Amino acid sequence: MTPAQLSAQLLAIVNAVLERRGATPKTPLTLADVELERPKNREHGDWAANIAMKLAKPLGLNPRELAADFAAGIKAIDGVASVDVAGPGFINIRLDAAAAGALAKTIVEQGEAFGRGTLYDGVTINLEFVSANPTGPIHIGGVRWAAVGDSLARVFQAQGGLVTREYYFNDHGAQIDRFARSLLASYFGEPAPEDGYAGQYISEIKDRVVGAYDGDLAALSREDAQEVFRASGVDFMFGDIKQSLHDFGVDFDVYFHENELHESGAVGRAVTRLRDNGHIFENDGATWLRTTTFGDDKDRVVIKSDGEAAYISGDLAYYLNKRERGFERNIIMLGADHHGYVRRMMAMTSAFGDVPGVNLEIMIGQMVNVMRDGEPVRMSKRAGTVVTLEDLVEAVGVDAARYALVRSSTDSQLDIDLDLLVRRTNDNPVFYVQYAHARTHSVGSKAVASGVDRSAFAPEMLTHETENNLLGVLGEYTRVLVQAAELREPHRIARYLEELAGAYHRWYDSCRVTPLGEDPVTDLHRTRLWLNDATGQVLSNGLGLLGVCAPDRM
RNA sequence: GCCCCCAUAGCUCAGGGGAUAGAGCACUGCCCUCCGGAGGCAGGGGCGGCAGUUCGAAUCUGCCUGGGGGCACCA
Repeated sequence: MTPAQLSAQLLAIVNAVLERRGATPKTPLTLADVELERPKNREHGDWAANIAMKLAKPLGLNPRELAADFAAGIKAIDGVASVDVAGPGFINIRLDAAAAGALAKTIVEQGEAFGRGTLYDGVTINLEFVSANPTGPIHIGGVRWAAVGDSLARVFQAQGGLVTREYYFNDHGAQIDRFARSLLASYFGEPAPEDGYAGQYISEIKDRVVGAYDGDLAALSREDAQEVFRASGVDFMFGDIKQSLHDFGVDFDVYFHENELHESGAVGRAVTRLRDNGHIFENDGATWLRTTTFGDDKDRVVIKSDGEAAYISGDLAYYLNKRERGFERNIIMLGADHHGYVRRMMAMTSAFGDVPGVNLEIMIGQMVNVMRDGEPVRMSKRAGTVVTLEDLVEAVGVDAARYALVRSSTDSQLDIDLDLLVRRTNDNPVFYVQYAHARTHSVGSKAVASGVDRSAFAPEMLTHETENNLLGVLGEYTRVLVQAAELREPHRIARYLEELAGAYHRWYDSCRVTPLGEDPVTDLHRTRLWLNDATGQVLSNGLGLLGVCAPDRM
């Protein structure tokens, strides 16, 4: 029995008891209200319900009495071994081994599909992340969003979401000009411009541009040469970025060019739409969007008094474009240095008549500090001291890098010590989880070689303490995925997998799948093989959502 | 001045109101007669401060302190 099935039955019992008592909650109870939790202290049972305590106060009832009423109903559920009321009104439920163990077979039978849900069934989701300017190699700060964003996309897909991974390619701004001038300066052997970029990569890109140009660069005017460096340099840089992201396991469905918005007249259409909605006004020769109507600190200039489009106009047009492409939910992942955008973007959403937080959602993630021997590494594109995605992957490998970046909340700043990761790879818990998976595979093959197979399944025999615990952890997987999706927090999956790996290792330590010596193969061994394989399946499914390999051997 | 994020073990971080606050790494001591010791067991050590809400607060609210980031007709 899965916790979800138990919850559903609990809900029916609670409703029946309340009706009998003539007590009606203000709003009908849902499955979420009767969600079970796994007690930290396993002596409290397999699952605990706090619904009696939640309901007692608003209904003016005694929590323990209420709990006792619920408990009587729960006792009658098939597969429940015992029910106790404890403390202020906890209902502690213990399943019998057969009901708990049945989960192992469910998991094996569902295989890769186990854990999937329907939270976002058929919902079109546009997930925009990374979107680094092609003025240099992608640095480690952007890599955090690559790892988290890609994982989140997988998590949404596992909930039925129709996800598009999108990269907003800013090829319109002044930064691109600075990039071009930096290349040009390198070509002429001049120092990098004051506001430009330096570093080895500039010289390398310059060489590639020169090599690819089938004409005489030297014969061009400085302006024309700069244009060659701009167009060709951006192409090379962008190609490099795509490649390194691909090598990192992240592939985007759409690379959207900002230029397209300006050249297609999309900006004008967006402004017209907003004007029709009554949110545009003119002042000091500029065109403004009245974002203060929707809670922004100040109104925003959309078209500058010189007639040029302000930066936000691209965002307006881009948002409208996404909506016109049919995306119901648009999520943008940005770094903490962009949090100031959130209010104006939400105001803009409202101005279009959409719902902020639903049609547009902006996730702000905190910065990654790269440390070296305990000291922060100062990164500057200008100085060329950037720690890149390639550097990170080269140092620790894709799996360790992705795992390290995805295992903590994006609300927290993250310190990554490169030397630590290189020196002691065990520092990264990814190996703990991967090792557990490799072990399930090894144990499984060894068992099969010894004549153990899955021809019998006797879950009532899974009575060992560590088996009960392992089954309990396996039972949480589905809910963890829903939480990760709802909260946009894939790190929960990583933490869960670490817990599962621990539960597995402890089980392995005390329960054999393969008979000892000349002992005969029994149904207990066969049943344990199901449990072993179920664990391997969940570890594999979970790692897959993080974009990390689940190796059969290490 | 205003806005966002953070403060939990020696270090890096989990803990979306619940019972005795966890993991990895580091440290100490145990466990190899057979399924992978990249493992298991045991131990030390922690919620920045003050109020409030609640039967119950690491979690919610306010204030304070400390750290990071941001507040353009720049992009």
